[in-house]
Amino acid sequence: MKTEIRVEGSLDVPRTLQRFHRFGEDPANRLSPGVFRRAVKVAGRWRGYEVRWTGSVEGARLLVSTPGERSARVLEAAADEVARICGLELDLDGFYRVAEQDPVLGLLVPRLRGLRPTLAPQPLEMLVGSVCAQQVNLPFAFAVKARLVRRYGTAVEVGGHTVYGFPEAERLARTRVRDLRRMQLTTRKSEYIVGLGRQVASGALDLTALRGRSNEDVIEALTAVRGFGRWTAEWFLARHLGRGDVCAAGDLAVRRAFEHFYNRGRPLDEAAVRRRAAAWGPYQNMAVHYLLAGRQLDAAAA
DNA sequence: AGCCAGGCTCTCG
DNA sequence: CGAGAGCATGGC
Repeated sequence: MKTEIRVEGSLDVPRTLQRFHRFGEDPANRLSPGVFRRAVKVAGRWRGYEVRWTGSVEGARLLVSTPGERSARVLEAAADEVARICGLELDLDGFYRVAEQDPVLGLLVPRLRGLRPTLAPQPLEMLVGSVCAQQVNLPFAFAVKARLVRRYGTAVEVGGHTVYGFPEAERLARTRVRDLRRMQLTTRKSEYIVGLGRQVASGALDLTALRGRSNEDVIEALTAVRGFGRWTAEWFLARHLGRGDVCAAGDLAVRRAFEHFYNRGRPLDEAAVRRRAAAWGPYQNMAVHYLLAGRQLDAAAA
């Protein structure tokens, strides 16, 4: 089955999806030229889907298909994920109006028009990915996560390619620290992931229910879990829940971006970053996304 | 070789 | 409390 999503506002699909292979392969999110493939679990079974796109940045259309699948529910679930992955619900135009008032963003927006923050559609995937990325360089974090996905995820064939359903809480809860260590996770991180898996699997932590809670509640709930601090919670708010009024000010790359663009490369502490970001109100998330992407543009040009 | 990577916990003072 | 060590590995 297939369906089409008509996009309101700008969307540069390749640029938006670039996150999925910038730092290495992600077997749960396969991006090849012109096609994005992923798996979604519906009614207890993983099914693969494909996304293609046509049109321009200002008139993009997304074509979602579930080859060999007859269930409308599956297609609907896939389309729902795609909307999140492409950040379709975010108010890009509102952000652009605010960005015009900012000397840095005002220059970045024309160069990046149509870029949207890709929201991670599944909360567990987001959190486990965050643990992998704690304190290490991102290419290494991607490699570790990819090993985890291949080892504990569910392989699904779609369009002649294999994608993996991300490892589920029950599976992670059953793993042993020494097995996760083989994925080159530290002992600590292995404990964090097993612990998270157990809490989610047992129902002690309901990640889906966090959608309806305030930012503060979400931060409180996540930081109560061993291994999950403010940095993780804020990225969860920004990149899973799509909250606009959030900035992971403690993030090294975020701080570097602020130092580069707003402080002539001189040091800024977390509080200073947080204050500056707060001025953008509901558009902090997108502003930060553009600043990070802006740094990549400059790095690529250098 | 040594230091840094998109942190977090634990232990001290 | 706030600061500081420890974590494990890859890349430069």
